[in-house]
Amino acid sequence: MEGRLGQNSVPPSTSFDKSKILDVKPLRSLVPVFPTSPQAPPFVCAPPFGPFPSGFSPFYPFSGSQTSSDYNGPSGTTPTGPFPAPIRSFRRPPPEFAGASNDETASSMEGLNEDGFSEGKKRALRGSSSSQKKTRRSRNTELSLSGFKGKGFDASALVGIGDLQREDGDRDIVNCVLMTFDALRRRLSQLEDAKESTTGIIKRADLKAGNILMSKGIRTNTRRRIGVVPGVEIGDIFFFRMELCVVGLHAQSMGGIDYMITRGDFEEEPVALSIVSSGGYDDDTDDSDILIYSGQGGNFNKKDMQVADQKLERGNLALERSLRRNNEVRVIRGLSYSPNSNVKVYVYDGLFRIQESWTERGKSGANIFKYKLVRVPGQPSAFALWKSVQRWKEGFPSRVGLVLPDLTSGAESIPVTLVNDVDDEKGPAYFSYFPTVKYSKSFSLTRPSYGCNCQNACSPGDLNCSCIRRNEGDFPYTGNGILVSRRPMVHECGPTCPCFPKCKNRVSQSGIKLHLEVFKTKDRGWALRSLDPIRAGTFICEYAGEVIDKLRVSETREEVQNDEYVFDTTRVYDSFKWNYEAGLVEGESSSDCYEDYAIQDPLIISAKNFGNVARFMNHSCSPNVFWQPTIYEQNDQSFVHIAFFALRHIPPMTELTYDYGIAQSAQAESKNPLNGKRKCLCGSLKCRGSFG
DNA sequence: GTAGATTCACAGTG
DNA sequence: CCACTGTGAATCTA
Repeated sequence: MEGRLGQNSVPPSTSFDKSKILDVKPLRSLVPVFPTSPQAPPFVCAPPFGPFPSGFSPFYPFSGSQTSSDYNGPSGTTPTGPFPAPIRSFRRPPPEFAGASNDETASSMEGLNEDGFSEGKKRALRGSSSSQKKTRRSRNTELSLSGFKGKGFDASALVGIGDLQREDGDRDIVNCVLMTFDALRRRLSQLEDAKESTTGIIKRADLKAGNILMSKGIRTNTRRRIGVVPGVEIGDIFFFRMELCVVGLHAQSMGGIDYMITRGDFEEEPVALSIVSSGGYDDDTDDSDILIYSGQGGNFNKKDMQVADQKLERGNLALERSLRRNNEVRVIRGLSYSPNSNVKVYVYDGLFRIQESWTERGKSGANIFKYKLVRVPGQPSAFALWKSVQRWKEGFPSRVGLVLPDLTSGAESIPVTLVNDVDDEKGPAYFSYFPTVKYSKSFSLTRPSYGCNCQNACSPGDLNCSCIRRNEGDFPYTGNGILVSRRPMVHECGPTCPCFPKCKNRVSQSGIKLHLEVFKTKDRGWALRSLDPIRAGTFICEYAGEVIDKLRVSETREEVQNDEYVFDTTRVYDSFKWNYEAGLVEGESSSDCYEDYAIQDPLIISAKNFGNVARFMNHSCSPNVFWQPTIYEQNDQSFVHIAFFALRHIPPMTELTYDYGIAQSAQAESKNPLNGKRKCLCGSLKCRGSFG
């Protein structure tokens, strides 16, 4: 805990003058906060999605009542009044796209909880047989809907997707489809990891998962459209091309240009809908509102690296036509980010228009089409935010509001920045940074320890490994350290296991890997966010603090109740679905897909005096993080830790939140409903109003 | 040890 | 049913 700030003029957190620091209690709730920076003025919210002038409606080539004249200029999306807004605060447009079906769309959403998963699946709208068109079955795509086979059951009913939602999505449906995709992908990846390397069957769990969802109708926004895709917001991130397909943002699984044939005045012609800029070319410009995009084609015969002139056909022709028509084109930027530069993330960057096109002679001498795209005014720029964050991570000197470069004073292997660009407060109330959980000596919540016998690293599928056996035979993490499923307990290897410290079954004990940041909010005290994009299932941090002996809980009840920095497994938590749908995996029934997380031993941790970044995570009724008990042996005993994992993909700079649950005492004392509770400011549509 | 190159098995749409 | 579009992960190479 010694300050390592040395030459820095900023004092280490341990030497804060308490008297100068207000005792700020985090109000603990969430509204995403968008940073202001000198480089980028506050975003102007001119929502790509309205409010639309009355009479405005999106252009559909196949609907007779619309004409392309609606798109004759930026006026259709002119902001009605600029105001600073968090980048992710955009709300979907009123579902006027679906015509007069608003009511039905809304009512069918009631069964969805904040994760977009249906709790009452039975009442899901029954799909017609449209999705039952004969699906190609590659030899590897053989799968059975166990339990549903032959009953005429629409698989998409598993996740509550009706016909309407399949054609036109919204935020909840998009989330639901993405969560289903990733849960299935993780499971397939886990199954693949567990196989002998020579008999591998699923080399590409992402493609397989996408294929299953597409063929089962678990997808949305199948209606091809120009412009906004309902439910997808600027700044949303994706980690697989198939994710773009299943939410209808970009229908090509590989191709960079998505287009559709539309009926022009006299003849059919292609119109570009969306492009994925994968960064392979020197598309980069300093101005994040401009993108230079290269056409497709011209590389045949990859082996010899032979190239040919690109032709004005397919995607290139569509872009050319879209230049003339001046229609909006969705732009998805494929970016690779340090330090994991082999992982690519796709960022939805909003609507652009093609301003000009030309041909260029490429390095190899062949002609390449080039298109200049310009951002439709009034939209936030996800890419500009991305570039700012990159500069901050490189230690860009003049970041506004930077209070401390490392709040942990070196206690974590990666610095945690402390930022306040809201007011003058110099930091949160005093506490000692401690990276893990502290059990008191005489603590009873322990078990005798026993590790595995694996040399080197424990390998998935090895049932000789006792650590894996304790996880019901499943290796809890995928090869790149992503949690596969929630479960009552994750058993990790511990210090006495002979396997390497790099063993993949040590994810939650290896400390923080993300560049996290504690920041001041306008109305909810201090909060936590990440500068790095986060994949669903990524370990974020554990809840560090002092464990309160359960035998002493009653005598310290008062104390615990007034402690705002407390984590308590005995609270009442809303259940939610995160694991894969067993019905989508060959040979698995719903009992294989347990989602039980009742914890055996109650655990209460106070981070009031000792804690880590987790103590700054606020509550939300629509959280993006969840907790998962993990256990590993330590000094001949094993202790339960609370590990936090990303519930879904989380874009950079988005506040991290989890569900605090409701204290049982607060529930019982119903005389005063706000007793022990605090007003919730999470701003979610599904906000319960209070928490704690 | 790390960054770049190579290899391999693939899915959706026109 | 073919043509067309690269992708993501693992492995090899410099």
